[in-house]
Amino acid sequence: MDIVKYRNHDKLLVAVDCIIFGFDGTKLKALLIRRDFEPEKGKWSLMGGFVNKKESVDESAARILKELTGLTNVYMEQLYCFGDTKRDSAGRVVSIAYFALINIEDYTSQLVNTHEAQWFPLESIPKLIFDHKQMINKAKEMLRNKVANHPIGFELLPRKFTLPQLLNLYQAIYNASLDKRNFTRKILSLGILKKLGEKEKETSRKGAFYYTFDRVKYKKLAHEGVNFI
Amino acid sequence: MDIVKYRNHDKLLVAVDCIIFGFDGTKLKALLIRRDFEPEKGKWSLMGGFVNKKESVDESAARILKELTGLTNVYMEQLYCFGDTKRDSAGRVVSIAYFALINIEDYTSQLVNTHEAQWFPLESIPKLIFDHKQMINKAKEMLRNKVANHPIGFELLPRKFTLPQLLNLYQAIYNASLDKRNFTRKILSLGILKKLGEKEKETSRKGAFYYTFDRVKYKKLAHEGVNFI
DNA sequence: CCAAAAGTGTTTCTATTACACCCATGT
DNA sequence: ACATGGGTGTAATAGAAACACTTTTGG
Repeated sequence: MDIVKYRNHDKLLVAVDCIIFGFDGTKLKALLIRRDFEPEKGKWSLMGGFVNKKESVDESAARILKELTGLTNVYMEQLYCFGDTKRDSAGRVVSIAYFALINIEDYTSQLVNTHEAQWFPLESIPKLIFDHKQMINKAKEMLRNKVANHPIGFELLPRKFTLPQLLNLYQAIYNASLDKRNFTRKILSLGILKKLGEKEKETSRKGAFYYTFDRVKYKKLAHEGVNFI
Repeated sequence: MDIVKYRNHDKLLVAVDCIIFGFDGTKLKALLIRRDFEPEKGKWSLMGGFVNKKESVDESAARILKELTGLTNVYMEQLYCFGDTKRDSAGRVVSIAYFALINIEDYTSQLVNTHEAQWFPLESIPKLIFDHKQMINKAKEMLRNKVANHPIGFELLPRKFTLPQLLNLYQAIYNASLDKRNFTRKILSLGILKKLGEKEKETSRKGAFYYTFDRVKYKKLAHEGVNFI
């Protein structure tokens, strides 16, 4: 199919690796699997796979994410292309890393059953194969940058969430403590949150009001960007 | 060489395309070439080439930049991986785009002679092959984001430059006019500029002082990032 | 002496930070 | 009644933005 001129050039294996972030209410976590094929079989690894000739790289990333989580319509973004010659010990593989933000609660059970998947807090990631640790570091950095200007943090929370949960999330992402009053004022001033009548009563006696977000305004801000923190 | 397990997977052509930015004192420009092979031979295009099996993607980008410009040690950064199945009309090619910032003055002549290269102002980019226009747009966006927090704008200027030139550069990048006084105050407050005794006398009767930058402080800021504009 | 671009401070406004007490409720 | 986490406002500070006149010098 490729025309004559291109025939002289090398073809390479192209992989996709996914950094899947989740938030458990306190800690920011990444989903890892035990690799089920050689080399490095049994070692902790990001979920990954190869790009097929007939699918785009984005499609490939979506397919791989679905294989592990069963999820579609997930927030996902391309991170970086890792292209060192020796990055994969078994041969030349160029890997395009993606990161995904998912709501950890709804999917924990099914995730753990497939691929021996497990959530790890970002501070205690085990030894990973190849350059996967580096990929996670880069993803963390990009998440921080992105979250500062785009309200994508919500992707990590359940549909309804409390302000303390949201605060915890941002603190986990920045690994720093934020002023409760300043934070809530700023978030509420964006006008993308709707307060619900209901309260979350598990973590405190008083209970914290649930909020949800206004999809329309949210989409607008997500695209345009705002000064978030 | 690749082990058994990887054999089943498709291998793809992997290309690199370079968005090369330059600044002529007034306008921000991109360097384009007339493509010298089929398909789309003779059409305007970014400088590109294929990644060889034995070189990393970064090395490949550096090699391709050198082929066109003769330059090494150029500021270069990976932009994005473009992976649609139909992006190249002649076959499946995944392309990793890079952008480079070069000092337009020193290299204009040699550039124009090779590959029929030509500088185009960003507002008047001709029709380009494949998704190259999209690549340029993304590079412009990334340049804006990066420049807001990292003093990489200097990469586009000659070793010594005037404050009005620097102002013009930022105005060109942002496509907006900036306040001269606020701008110079802020830039000088970073403490990375050294004022030279000499003046540039071509563009005004009064003449504008040349500045150069303190490499040490510059490097530090370039890495850490600052709030630049 | 005039035209053209360089250089230079102050004030206003806006955004960010710092900070501490009362509230609601389950036990 | 008390322990626990939730909710709320104000004052001080710092950073950003707006703004116009004087300087230099080649022609």
